[in-house]
Amino acid sequence: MAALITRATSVALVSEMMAQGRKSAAALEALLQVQDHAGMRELTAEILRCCDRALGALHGKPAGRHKRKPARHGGAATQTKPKTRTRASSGETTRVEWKRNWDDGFMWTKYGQKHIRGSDHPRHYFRCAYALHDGGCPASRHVQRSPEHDPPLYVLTYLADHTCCRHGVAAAVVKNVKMQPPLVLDFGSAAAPCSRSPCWLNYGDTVWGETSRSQELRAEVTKVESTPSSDLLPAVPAVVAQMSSSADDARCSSPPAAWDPSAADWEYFVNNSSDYVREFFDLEDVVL
DNA sequence: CGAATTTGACCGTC
DNA sequence: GACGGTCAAATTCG
Repeated sequence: MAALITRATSVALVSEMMAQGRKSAAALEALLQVQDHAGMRELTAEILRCCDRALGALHGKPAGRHKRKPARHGGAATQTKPKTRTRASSGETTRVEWKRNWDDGFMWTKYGQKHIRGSDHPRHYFRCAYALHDGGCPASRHVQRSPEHDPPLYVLTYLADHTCCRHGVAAAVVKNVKMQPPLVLDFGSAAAPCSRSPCWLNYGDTVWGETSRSQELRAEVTKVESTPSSDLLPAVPAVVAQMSSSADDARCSSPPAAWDPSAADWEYFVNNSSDYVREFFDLEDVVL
């Protein structure tokens, strides 16, 4: 009974969120006519939020954090002195910026932040939001700001493949996300040719296309580090390659065979975004 | 009030 | 002991 109610609630939420997403997509289409990039990004972020929540609901994941585990050290937590914290909300990076800059189509939970010796900026640690769901997705990523770039350049290091995408809806949605270059990042598949050693793929300042150069979208992927490839998302390397403009940026000793430096960029996405939006909201593959 | 994030403490490795 | 990675209590926000 409870399960039925939960499911009904999830379906209702998905319906609501996707309806909102449709409205936003329609507005986005209108904005594309006048090339208003700032408005486009806002709407894109809203679409992503809606779809993230829809995905969460479909997974039966209560849009929230995981349960806290008991203290690891036999009640050590109660022995440590009380901590007083101030929220770093007035800093250079707000929550909205994080989401906007580093959204890659997956849902991440931040679990830590650490100041790295020799670096002016802290490293941020994220793991897949489904890490504690469905057996536990092992995917995680580190984000660190590079000190020398203006606009700021962020290094995203991916560790392990997503396993949460092997199931039903998530896989269907990811399939669609692959059609949206600004949202796509790859890890496992792109690194496959590098075998067991860490593999680097450096996309320079072009991975997000023209937007990065206009300083309006400040996060850029410069490194992809991964465990050996799985059979997940076999087509992604080609999509990643499409976003790159220079073969010299590829540091991997054996780049993917599908590498195509002359292929599409942000302008391509703009020209084809209407199709992307329509495909993104094609729910034929989504079984409710 | 629950969700999301921060951040000091803890742990493993070198 | 230094360092990076992770945990989880504390804190803030919607």
